[in-house]
Amino acid sequence: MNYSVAEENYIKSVYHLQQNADTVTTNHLAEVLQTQPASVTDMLKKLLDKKLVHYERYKGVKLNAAGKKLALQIVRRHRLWEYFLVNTLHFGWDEVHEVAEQLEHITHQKLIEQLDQFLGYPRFDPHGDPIPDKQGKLAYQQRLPLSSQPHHTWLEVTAVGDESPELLDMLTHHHIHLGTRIRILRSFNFDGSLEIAISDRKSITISKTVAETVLVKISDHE
Amino acid sequence: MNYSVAEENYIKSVYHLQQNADTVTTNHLAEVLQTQPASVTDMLKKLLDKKLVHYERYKGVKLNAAGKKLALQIVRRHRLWEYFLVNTLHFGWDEVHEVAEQLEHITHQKLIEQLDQFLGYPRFDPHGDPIPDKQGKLAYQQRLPLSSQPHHTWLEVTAVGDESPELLDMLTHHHIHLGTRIRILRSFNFDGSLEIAISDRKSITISKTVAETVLVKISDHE
DNA sequence: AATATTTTTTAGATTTGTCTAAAATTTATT
DNA sequence: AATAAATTTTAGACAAATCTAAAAAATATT
Repeated sequence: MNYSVAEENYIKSVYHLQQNADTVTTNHLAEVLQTQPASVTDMLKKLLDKKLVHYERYKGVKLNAAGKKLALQIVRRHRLWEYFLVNTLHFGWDEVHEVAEQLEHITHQKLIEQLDQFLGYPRFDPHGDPIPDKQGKLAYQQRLPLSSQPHHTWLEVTAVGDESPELLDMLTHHHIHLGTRIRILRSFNFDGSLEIAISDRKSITISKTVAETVLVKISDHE
Repeated sequence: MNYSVAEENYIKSVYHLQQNADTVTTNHLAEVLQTQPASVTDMLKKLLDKKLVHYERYKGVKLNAAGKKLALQIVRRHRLWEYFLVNTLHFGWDEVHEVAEQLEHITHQKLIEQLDQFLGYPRFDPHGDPIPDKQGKLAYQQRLPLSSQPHHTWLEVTAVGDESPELLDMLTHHHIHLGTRIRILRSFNFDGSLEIAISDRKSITISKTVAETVLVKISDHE
């Protein structure tokens, strides 16, 4: 049960694409993997041979149980490294993806377990995405677009829907990060902007685009 | 200037073999890299093309300046990760080589620099081998075989010439580790065993083989 | 339903790093 | 110095992962 970097990258991409669509198409995979459709077909045959996917020609792919299990292990490694890079090595969240893409392919049982322990068994990565535990189990928490939440209710930032430096820059400037408590004061019909209050700071206005990218949960305590 | 894992492994092996012999032979490389001599020849041609080595057919290889620089970067990464694994993730020194072999090929400038900083810019790895700094510079310290040191002089363990679990097990049992202060009390001509005193512990006897593997410096203060 | 368009697959080639078997060269031995 | 032995290289092949161009199948359009 040892897979190449290429195989792992395909499995991971199928996993992520599956979140939005039931079955994943050849073209879609080719696009996210930055490769040619013909190459995707070749690899899908290989993954079928290795019994990681359901695949019939012209009918798209889907992970089977083994594929899902593998995908969760890869995602686990990726997100643990992201957490490490941000919290231990003080990277910005926008700098970690590329490195984590490399680190995630190092398959050494003890390395990942010790890393997990060292980090204190974190359940969410720096973008608010859940880190699968050793068994592949994902912690759940609400991740609702701030843009469509009720007004005057206390909300808490749980995740971001984008990992770009530009978003990080903007949110940092507004003192918004994971865990920040927010209340919507009013919205503007003109462009969908929101006026919001952040904990004990003075209120600010954010664009509709930002509000759609910031994901929140209904805050427990008032 | 981006090299494959295979290329890096060859460069690293040439570097290590160069320490003992001036030029490195095809067969010797094949042996340490667990591959066929013919494969080595193929790769040496490639490394020559990439201007990392001096190589003439039938005459052995040698790193040139660029090759040495690259080798030191790889060794730096390897030893920093070993330090991390032992000191941060609490691996035994005998468990780290294999993992570090994988981690060393992740080439991300900032990752290595931040890791170095996080670790406190260590100058020696868990086996006492020097960690090249960012410029590739190696710290020097004596590493003399305990077996051939003067008696009654205070010595300090600086390195080990072997990374096996068996040696680690033995040294741990005797409370010998990097930094341990030792004085030779007497030697036995029968088999070259040594009676030694370790700091304030009661004296013990170690075999000639162990004494040859433990490397020391003359201790500064009495 | 027939045709056009898009998507996907097949066929055949390429690159990297490896292999085996045979040939070339160097080194050691008589 | 000639021959034997060891080392190293060349020639040709192979597996993994990719590519391009053409063919096949599915989907959309008239």
